Amino acid sequence: MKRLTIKDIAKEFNVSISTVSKALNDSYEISVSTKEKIQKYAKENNYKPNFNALSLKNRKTKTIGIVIPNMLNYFFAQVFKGVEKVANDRGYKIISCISNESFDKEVETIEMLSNGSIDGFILSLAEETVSKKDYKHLKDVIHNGTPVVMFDRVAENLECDKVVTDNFDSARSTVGHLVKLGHKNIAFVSSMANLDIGRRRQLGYLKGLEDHQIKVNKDLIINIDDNYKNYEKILEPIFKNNTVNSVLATDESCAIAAMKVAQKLGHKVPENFSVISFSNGILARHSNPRMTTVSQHGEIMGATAAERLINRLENKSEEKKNAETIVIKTDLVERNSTKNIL
Amino acid sequence: MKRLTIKDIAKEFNVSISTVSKALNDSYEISVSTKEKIQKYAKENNYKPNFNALSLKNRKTKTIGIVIPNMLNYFFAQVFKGVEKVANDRGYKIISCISNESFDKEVETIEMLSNGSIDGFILSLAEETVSKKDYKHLKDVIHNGTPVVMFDRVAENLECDKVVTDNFDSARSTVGHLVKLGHKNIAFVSSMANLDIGRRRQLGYLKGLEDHQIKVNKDLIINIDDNYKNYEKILEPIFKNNTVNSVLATDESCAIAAMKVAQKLGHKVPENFSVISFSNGILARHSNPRMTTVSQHGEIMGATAAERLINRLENKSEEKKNAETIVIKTDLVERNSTKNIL
DNA sequence: CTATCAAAAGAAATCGATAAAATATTTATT
DNA sequence: AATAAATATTTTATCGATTTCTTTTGATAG
Repeated sequence: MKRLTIKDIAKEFNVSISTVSKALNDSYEISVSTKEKIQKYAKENNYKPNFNALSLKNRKTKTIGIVIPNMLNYFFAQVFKGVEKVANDRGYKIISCISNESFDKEVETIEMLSNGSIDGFILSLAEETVSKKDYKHLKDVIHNGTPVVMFDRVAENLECDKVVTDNFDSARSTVGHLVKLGHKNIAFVSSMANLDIGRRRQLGYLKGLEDHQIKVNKDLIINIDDNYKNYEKILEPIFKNNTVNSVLATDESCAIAAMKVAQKLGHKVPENFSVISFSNGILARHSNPRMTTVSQHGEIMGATAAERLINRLENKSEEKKNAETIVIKTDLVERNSTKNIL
Repeated sequence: MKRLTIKDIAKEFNVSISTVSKALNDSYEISVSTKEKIQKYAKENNYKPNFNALSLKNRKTKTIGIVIPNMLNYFFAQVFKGVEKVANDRGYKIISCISNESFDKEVETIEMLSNGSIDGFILSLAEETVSKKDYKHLKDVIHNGTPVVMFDRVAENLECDKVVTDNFDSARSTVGHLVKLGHKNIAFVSSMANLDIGRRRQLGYLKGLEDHQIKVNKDLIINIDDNYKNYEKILEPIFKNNTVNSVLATDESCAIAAMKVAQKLGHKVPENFSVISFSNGILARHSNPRMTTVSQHGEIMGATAAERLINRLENKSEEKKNAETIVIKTDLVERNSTKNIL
């Protein structure tokens, strides 16, 4: 019933606990015969060194804390998967928390884990935190010497590693792509106006238009509060009153809403109406028609963040280096919601 | 830089560490004045008792391990959310692992965490584990005295608490619902023939037909291997060669595939073709038309599992009780993929 | 002025491991 | 046989807390 300890083994063979410890760690100080019998016994009885004792002694836990705004979001789930894979491969456990976009929950979580539970953090800011611009909890953690790697929704002024999407360039080149397909009346539909990543995408969109000397139609920049879930109601009148023939959306939900509205208004996707969405999740693969996306490679972002953090923890080369921002390039995944209309 | 310990505080006030410990725990043995100054100092300097030291001493970690087959699956993400919420409310942390439907990964994970890292497990079996029917790793854990709560994909013969969906009854009554809407040619599309939950749903489907004296058409029981991702290719010829006017699907992906195929073959959903899917996730809410579903309440399942586990850990009433199986009832969420055609 | 008792604080054991320092035991060397 | 060197094992301190058992201090009673 009770788990086997080093003490039990010591008693079994009438030796001291340090002999057992050294034997199990294959120390040269212990005779081969002693080592063999102890190791054999340990294996047969499924001995496992106590995690908390080890962590206490070594002052590290081999576990990393990950704080995610929303696990129901496919992109974040992908990131999580990437983190998990790398962490596991390198022998790390993951303690995960969902901030639910709440500042308080984010702070609580970080405080709760700042007691030696974890060796480092991987996190993406809650929406509330972004709008509050209050990063004290993170500053404290970093100042305390706990490595932090932020991803996707990062804070400009924090001194820590970051892994981000090239939001500006992606949006810009995607607009270029739409233009090449023959579109000029490109709407920008965003549910992220309150996030830095959303603003960057919008700037990229504007730059993309500028690249091709397309005049900006302010009515076609549509920022929908994410809390307002029925995007279609908002989009319908706008699409009706403007000549729109393509959409760049910041996420799949509003891309699908845009597509539905366009179809309802009699447009054919992709024959005369194109839609491209950021992220590349499950909705895009199941929509009708299937959606062309700007793939953000969530899994790669997660894996990169985890690599980075663990390298720092194990003080590889990164150890002394200053904080760095790693940009993960996007890819355009062409499916059936876009078409060359020239 | 280094985190404050009880020792540091003791040095600060020239008292012993046990005085500090008692003071922080508000013991009657310590004078009010001493307690006050120590507590004040601890608070100001953000003292937090070391997690590993506490866990070692108390022989419990206040963390639970959750093993999930696939985090990209919306249902599991919902369960996770439910577990996380309850765990957090009750002061527990969560170490999470994705088994990726792999038996080996599941075993490894459980072994890795069976060293005092966690107080108990919440888990849903990997597909591979189900087909192997090899539960030794779980038996060992349970025998070792670590409480386990299984959910959704459970193992019949393991002596532990379980939280499941009423798969049989749900499928049966859903068939009844379709019949009431005027459908007789109901296809059953499953991607879970290899899972117990899938088989139960199929049995429920058959029972539902029997309830209404509908003869079973074996061609309409369509089991698609989950690894085969292009469901549409399989469904199209079957739908073409049979008179089908409704579908009960075991998950959203194949429900959407069925809907697309039906639409392609000229049926109108829901005017003359209805589709109902198990689970109630993001795909159902974004399909066109939006899908009627048998909602499984993933979050509630997760919350229930967590409550159960924590109650056992803290030996509330459940402590001595034998293992129990809790059934979470489903609800029919009517959207726009079903219609009364009578 | 000492005996008794309560209050306050400290010493030491413990949780389960590691590791440095200290012994004990063999083996080799002259 | 004496001594040095190599090998094997034990003792003890440590990680950071809690807790039981002691000790110290001071007050009050006799």
